[in-house]
Amino acid sequence: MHWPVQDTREFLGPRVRDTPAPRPDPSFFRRVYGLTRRIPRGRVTTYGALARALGVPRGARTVGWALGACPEDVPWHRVVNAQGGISFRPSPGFRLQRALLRAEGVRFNRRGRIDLMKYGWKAL
DNA sequence: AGGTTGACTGGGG
DNA sequence: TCCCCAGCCAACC
Repeated sequence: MHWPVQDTREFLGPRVRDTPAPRPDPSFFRRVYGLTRRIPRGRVTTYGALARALGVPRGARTVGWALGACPEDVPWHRVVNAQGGISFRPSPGFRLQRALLRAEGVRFNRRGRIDLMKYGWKAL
């Protein structure tokens, strides 16, 4: 589990006060990548769930934006919308995501939705 | 410093 | 169930 550490002083003690910027919190984007990398093969999670797990309950859109610029090793395809669907409009990206998920054994129903009760992954 | 921009969401009609 | 709309949030100009 990742926590947004608002005040590192709580852990580092008072002398931190005059220390420049003790280990600046990872940017929100990086935290999104870190958590996304932990989604197991064949499972998915949602933009909103990631945002909540990162302590930003309404940050779903930001998560989507972050994934749009993610590094190679981030399994971005394992993140879908709250309805269990792919958020891309019909496009190469849409088909790529669907193909990658299918390759991992994730099934889509008639309406192109994934059963989140079955494939959904909850951040530890 | 402040407006813009999304791979979002939940609620209402 | 489908569509529309108004919040929302952080990185980028």
